[in-house]
Formats: sequence, C-alpha cells, structure tokens
Amino acid sequence: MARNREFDINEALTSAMGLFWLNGYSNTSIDNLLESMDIGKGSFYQAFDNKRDLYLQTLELYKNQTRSFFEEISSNGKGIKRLKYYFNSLIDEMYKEDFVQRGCFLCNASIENSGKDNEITKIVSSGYKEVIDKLQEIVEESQTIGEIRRDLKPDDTAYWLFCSTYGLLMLAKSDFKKSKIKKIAMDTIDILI
Amino acid sequence: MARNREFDINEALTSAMGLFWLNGYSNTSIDNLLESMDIGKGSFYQAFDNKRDLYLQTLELYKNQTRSFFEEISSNGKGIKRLKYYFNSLIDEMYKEDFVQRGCFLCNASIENSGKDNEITKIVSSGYKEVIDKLQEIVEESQTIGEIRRDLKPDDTAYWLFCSTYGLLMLAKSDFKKSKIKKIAMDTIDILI
DNA sequence: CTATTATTGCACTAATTAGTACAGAACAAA
DNA sequence: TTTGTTCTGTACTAATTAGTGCAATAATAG
Repeated sequence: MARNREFDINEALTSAMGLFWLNGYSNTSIDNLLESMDIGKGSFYQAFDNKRDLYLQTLELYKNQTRSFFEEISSNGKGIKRLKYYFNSLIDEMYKEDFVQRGCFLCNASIENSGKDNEITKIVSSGYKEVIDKLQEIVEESQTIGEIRRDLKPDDTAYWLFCSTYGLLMLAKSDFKKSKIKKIAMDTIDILI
Repeated sequence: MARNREFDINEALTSAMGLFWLNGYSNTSIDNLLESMDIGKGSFYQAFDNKRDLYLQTLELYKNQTRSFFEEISSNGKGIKRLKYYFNSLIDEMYKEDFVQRGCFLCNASIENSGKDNEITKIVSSGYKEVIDKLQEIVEESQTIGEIRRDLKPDDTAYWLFCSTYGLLMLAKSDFKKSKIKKIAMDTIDILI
C-alpha cells in the first residue's frame, strides 16, 4: 500500500520517557522531544495525538517496566530475601549513572500534576496500588514461611513498606549517600522480623 | 524622602508561595503571580530580582513555617504523644481544603528541580536535615522517658521516621483516604514502642 | 507648598511554546 | 513503471513566556 514508518516507535517512546522522567512534563518541550527521539515534527504528530498523549503513553510504559521489575524479583529468593532484593535493586537502580536523581516517574508525575488532570491521577494511583499489592504478596509469603511476624496485618504492612520505599526515593533525590539509604532500608526490613 | 511601597511584601510572598507550592515553578507564570500577589509588573521587579529569586524566598518562607510547626509541637506533650501529634497534625494539614494534594513544598521543589539548580538542591536537603534533627530530638526524649525501645539508634530511627512521613505525603497526594493514611502513621509509631 | 525620589502600571521586546499546513519524497502493491 | 498512500521536513501561526523601559503618579521631608 504505502510507505512504512522509518523510526521504531518503542525506541522513541523510551527516549521520550527518559526526558519526561528527568525534566517533567512542562520542562520538556516538543523540540526537546524531537531531538531525543530523533524524528521530525511531521512524524511526531503523525504518531501521537499531542504532547499529553505521548506523556500518558510513557507513563504506561513505566508501569510496564515496573511490572517486569516485580517479575524479576519473583525469581530471586523468597520471603525476607526477596524483600531485601527488592530494596537493594531499587536503590542500586536509583544511583545508576543516568538515573541519579530521577526518582520515581509516577511520583514526579503525581507532584507535577497535583490533581489537575484526572487521567494522570488515576494512572498514578493505580500504579501505586499495583506496587502495594505486590508488596502484600511478598509479606504474606514471608509470613507463611515464618520470616515475618504473624501479628502484622499483610495489607497494612504492605502500605507501610510502600511508604518507606517512597520516602527513601525522596531522600535519594536529595544528596543523601547511597550507603545511608541502604542502611535505612535494611533497618526497615529488620523491624518486620 | 519618597514614596513607600504600597503592598505588604510578606503577604505577597505568602501568596506567591501558595502558587509555587500548588503548581510548581514552571507552571506558575509571572502573570499568575502578579494576579495572586495583586501587584503590577513594575512593583514586582522593583521588589524581586526575578522569578527564581522570588521562588528561593518562598522556599525559605516555607522552611520558616516548618520551624514554627516544630515549635508548636514542642508545646504539645512529650515522647510518643508528641510523635503522634506530629503525624496527626501533619496529616490533618494535608487534607485541609486548600492544601489538598499540595504535598510538601520542599519535595515538590526537589522533584521539579531534579538536581539542576544547585542552590535549590541545597535549600531542600538542608530543610530535610532540619526535620530529621527535630525528629531525632523527639526520639531521644522518648527513649529517656522510656517510651521508645532503647535498642533503636536515635539517628537511624529519625531518618526512618522521616522516610515514613514523606511516603505518607506521597500517598496522600494520590487519592488515598485520610483514615488509611492515619492508620499507617499510627502503625509506624507503634513499631517503635 | 515644593522638590525629590521611589513606586507603579502599561506598552513593548525577543524568545519560546504547542500545534498546523502542505509540498515533496519514499515506499509498497499492481 | 505506475499508482496510491503515507511518511517526513520545513515554514508557518497564534499564544504565552520572562523581563525591560519609561512616563505618570504619589508620598515624604523640608
């Protein structure tokens, strides 16, 4: 029939996500995006409705990556070991070269949005909920094999672990040393034993 | 000598802080500020160097308000009671009409800035440190009167409480019920006893 | 009341913003 | 090769951005 798209849309989405993640929505201009995605304006508006549409798609991409992360976790030990792996690899990720001070894309989106765009609010809170559910699974499993105190309610504990995680992310964004962050994370886990 | 300034600079700063806090730096235009501060452009640039200068001043104002908040806390019970008062009033504040979904101004600034402006990074992390120090004081005091386990190290515990606080703030920004947030906060404190 | 001087509001600029229009190139199927 | 369609780059628009320049205004000190 006709000509095919010259660029890989997934690659383009990934680099767009990188920019939005680092700089936020408002501080990422279409021109910035075009340069990083390495495409022209025509191609851009051919492939995406508008800037906001692209943003929503990158948020979904991030959620998919988070799901993959939890799948990876599932194949790395059980119980407390899994929980430690969760915190450790999350913190390692955060202090990687390119990812320094990016924090969590969902948090960033939530804060920049501050409740104005209902669709974004929904995407973010459902993303949070997925993480909390995964944490709850880990807590329940840990209790089954006797590694976490039975008197702790799994759902409350999951929420509480979630809060700790995102507090750590917050600190990591602000100059605090990786070793300190890891120490706090391990203290957090110890409390559950 | 000559004419005096017609508007109250502290009032103007306060309303500017409100805007920056709610919408962030980039999403607050000079025009938005002028309207909310109820002054003209001339007066604005007479009183402040530029937009960024005003922003830095509002961040300092926020830090001062946080200091006042901790002073208020000091006169409300001791030990665990004080800690509970801290979490409760923080959460109450967050769910107040105008403050819904604003979160913590320092967090917001940190995330929007994402390490690009060194002065902002410094202002934020020193603000965090002040809060952590205050929390450490409360922990130490609680241990002295035997309300918090002696085996917990005060500084680690303070960092850990800080993380919990900011994780809660994160959740509160994203649709989660006040009662749920309060429950998690109280669980957090119970763990220390 | 006058002279002085800072404050104020408005018109302006230059840069950047998101998004559109469209011509011409490129490709797939016949 | 021809036809039909889609892709791509460029030139454009209208709106908004931060910040400046300046004339008119208003208040204070003497």
